[in-house]
Amino acid sequence: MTNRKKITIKEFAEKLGVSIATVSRAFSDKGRISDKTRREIIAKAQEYGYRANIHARNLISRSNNTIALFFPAIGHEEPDYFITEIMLGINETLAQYRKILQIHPFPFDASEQELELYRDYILNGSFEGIIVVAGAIGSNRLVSTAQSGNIPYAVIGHMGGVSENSVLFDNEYGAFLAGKYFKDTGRQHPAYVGGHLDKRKKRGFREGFGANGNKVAFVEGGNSFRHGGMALENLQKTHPEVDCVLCANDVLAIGFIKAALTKNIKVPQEIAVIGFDDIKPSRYFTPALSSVSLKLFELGECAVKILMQVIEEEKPVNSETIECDLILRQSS
Amino acid sequence: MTNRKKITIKEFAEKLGVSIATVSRAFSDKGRISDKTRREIIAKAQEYGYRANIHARNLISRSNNTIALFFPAIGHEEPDYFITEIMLGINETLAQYRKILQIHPFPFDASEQELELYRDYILNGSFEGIIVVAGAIGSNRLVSTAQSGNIPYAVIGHMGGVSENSVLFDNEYGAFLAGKYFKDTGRQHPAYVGGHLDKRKKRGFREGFGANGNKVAFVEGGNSFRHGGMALENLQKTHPEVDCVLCANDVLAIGFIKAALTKNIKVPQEIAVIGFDDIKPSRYFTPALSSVSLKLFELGECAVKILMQVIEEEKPVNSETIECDLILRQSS
DNA sequence: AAAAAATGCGTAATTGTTTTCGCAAATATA
DNA sequence: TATATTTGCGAAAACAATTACGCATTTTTT
Repeated sequence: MTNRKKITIKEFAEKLGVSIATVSRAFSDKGRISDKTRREIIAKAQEYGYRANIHARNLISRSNNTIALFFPAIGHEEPDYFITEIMLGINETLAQYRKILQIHPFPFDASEQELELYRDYILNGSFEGIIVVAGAIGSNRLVSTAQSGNIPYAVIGHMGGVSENSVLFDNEYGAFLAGKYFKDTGRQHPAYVGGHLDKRKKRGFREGFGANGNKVAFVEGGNSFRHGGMALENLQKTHPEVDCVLCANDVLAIGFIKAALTKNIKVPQEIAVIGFDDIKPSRYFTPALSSVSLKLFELGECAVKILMQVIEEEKPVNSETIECDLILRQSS
Repeated sequence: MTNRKKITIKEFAEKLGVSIATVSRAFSDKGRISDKTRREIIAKAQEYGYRANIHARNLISRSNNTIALFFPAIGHEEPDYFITEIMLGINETLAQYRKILQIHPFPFDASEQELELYRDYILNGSFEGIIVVAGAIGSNRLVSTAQSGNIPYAVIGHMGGVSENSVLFDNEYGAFLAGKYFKDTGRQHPAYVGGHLDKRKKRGFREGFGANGNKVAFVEGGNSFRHGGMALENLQKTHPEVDCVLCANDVLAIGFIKAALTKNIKVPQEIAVIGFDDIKPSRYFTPALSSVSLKLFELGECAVKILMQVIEEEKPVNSETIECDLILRQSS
């Protein structure tokens, strides 16, 4: 309704009969200005609907207070609950710093060309800093870009060649706990369902299993419920003897269990299942999912704190590690 | 590593011995420039690492190609899966338009003061347009702000006083289908679990139930698994006869079912449950959740298309309605 | 009361682009 | 060949703010 074009500082200052510098000072706390004029100007600003143009401000401050979150995503199919929960932590923490969050999912197999767009964003100053979730080649390229442009960044997860500014999680130990638990509860034939890129979980699982660790069967699995179902199918064909499974993430585990139940395979009696990440819905499944808990909210929180420190101190900061717990429920 | 300060168009132009206008033209498709010089400049830009400063560009174009998504959120506790899936649709569709997404969750009970910050963002030009999810008072305030500042907006859901630019969903009919199904399958004692703000679902449910519609018991429920469990507790105390329940969203339904199973109440034999929204995980629960499906991805897609049309045509556009289906699985 | 310091505010420079305008050179038309 | 049109590029004016600097006042100190 108020269709009037936005008023600029110049026009506004003229109306008030003061200089634009004075107007600017009224809204900043840097210059020298009397309390009286400041109050008057702020009051008039309400009346005239004057607001400093954000783009002009950004040009001068060379920042738009925006943090970008880049993460590899499966795309269309279904949301990534792992990221979703991390995002909660990121969002709430960023709000404390009065920063704004932009989200940029990119395909696991993003081409150089697709990444070029992001490269451009990062280098042309679109972000004050970026948070990158490790796990795809694209993740590494984005961090390299940030490094080359001297843009503050933080990394979530283990990334080859990056030892600073990261929030790490002790995957290997978490998986170790799962393996040990299976061994201690008398399971004989372990399997691991997950990606082949990250070897840490598999390695930890194997070690937890002790002497029989070398028997761990491996089945490829992705990041969706559907992959979990496919994994069960595969496992039945190739390793029908398996009686316990660690899945690399919870959705995988849930898809796996659902497929098992559909085939009347009893969980945990015939196959015990442990997931990874402990996303919120896991405990509401039946059977409630046992999972290696990652404290995803804290993880996001930590990533933001690291990034803010990088921005403030203008140099890399030490990585931090979030520990894992094994949360036992009904599926194991 | 490349710690050099970013090169400006002026410095870059001087190095090449051309004017800044020519450099600018090399990257735009508006001015007149020979193919030869354009190629040369682009090549040199690679070499010198020149990239146009985004803030200066935004200042001139009066836009930063950024779309903000505002939605009421439960906050810390757990992610809102409803929004998460809508966001998938929004994100993918925005990418086609080369727009960037910012996300802004706000508390259901956000104060005027909290909203003032958003008001400022919206009016100072931080966004090219906004998408607002209805459902809280804050939603309405934000839309009013956009209207008063002549900022393009789109609304997801029914919002009082707003009849244009909206993506609506036929809640009432979806709930009707659920009520009718319960009636047709011989259920006698219906209950509705949900918020008291949106009357549409309850009304549709009641009508679907026909003659016995006036018997629908009402239990307050929020947007989290926990609320679902609490709802079951309440229902048992106040209406122990209830044999079928429509929940206003899926997490509520899942929490409800989990609590029921824990008390050895058989679902669907003793109580049949239908959820709302049909979020992805619902079908993986045991029993698989029956739900009124909302096509959340499409919904997000549609919101973006409406917003883009508003931006392009510079006037309000007609609202669209996404229909609901009743998806029957095991919980009913 | 004179000198020094602090305060308030305006002028103009700065931020890094895009884009209009104008001029010369190159090309097309008569 | 003379005129008209098109093309390529530079100078300078936006875009809308922030801020360094300077100059009167006012206040504080001696």
